[in-house]
Amino acid sequence: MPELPEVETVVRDLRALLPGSVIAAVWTSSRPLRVAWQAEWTQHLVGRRIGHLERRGKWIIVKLDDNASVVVHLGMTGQLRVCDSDEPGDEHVHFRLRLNTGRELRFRDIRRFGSLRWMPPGVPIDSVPRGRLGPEPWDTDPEELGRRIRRSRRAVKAILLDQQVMAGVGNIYADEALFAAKISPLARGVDLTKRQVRQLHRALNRVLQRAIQARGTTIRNYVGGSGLGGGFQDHLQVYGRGGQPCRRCRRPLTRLRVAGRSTHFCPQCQRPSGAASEVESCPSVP
DNA sequence: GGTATTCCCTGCGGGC
DNA sequence: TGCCCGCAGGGAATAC
Repeated sequence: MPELPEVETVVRDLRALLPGSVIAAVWTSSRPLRVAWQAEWTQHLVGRRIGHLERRGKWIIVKLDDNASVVVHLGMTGQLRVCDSDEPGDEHVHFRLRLNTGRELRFRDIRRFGSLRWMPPGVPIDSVPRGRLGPEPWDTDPEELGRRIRRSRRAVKAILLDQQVMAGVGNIYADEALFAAKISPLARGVDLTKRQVRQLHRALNRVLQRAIQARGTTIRNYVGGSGLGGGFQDHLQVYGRGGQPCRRCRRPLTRLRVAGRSTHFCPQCQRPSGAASEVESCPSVP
């Protein structure tokens, strides 16, 4: 379930492997992904040299030498990695770029929730999702985050998952950041105090940076661009721990469904409103 | 316009 | 052992 740290890890891995390579051939599977894709891949890509790779929210942008780009979303189970051309694939590989280096860039996606699109030169990445992408977590200050959160009556968990409010946060890191900030996922955005917003801003940045250091969280399928998994799953405080004791107060953690997503929190430490103390440090990551 | 809900998709795990 | 069912969740579509 790739979120910002996992996508950032994939991009960093691929930056060491892809730029400068020339695309020699394109292969697509007969099973289309959930999001329809263009059929003219060969015409658009063969002969093009791969340039820089960027990340925007959960989207991966592969720049080409003609200023067009390939934009990738990993969905739930998407894997984008470079491997040798003769490495065997399986029925879940949906897209292959054969490179002049003898290697391949492969997109594998078991649930087919991911997407690949060719973007002509000059089209901004923000136009890909249906709504505009919000800022990166570290490109906004607590005041701006507060304006975006407090204008909504939705639960703060739902607001954090909204990519128009802030790009990159998904279910795991929303739960972890809310726990670190001692804010209930059920609290309404409009009810958050300035102090709580400041703590949430700090917690989001801290959790995401620590997760990037650990190469993201591998629950089931996620691997980086070089095929290595993540390590942050060993440091999760609440996600996936419903019913287990809270690491702060030892009371059982609760699991609810908020905004259609499983949500894990401590009802004792994370009160819907009221004064919260300082953000607690996240667990240290090796 | 804002918010909530449903759908897509497939592997896994639990219950029987 | 094998079958059935619920769960996982990001983004788009739809409903209210």
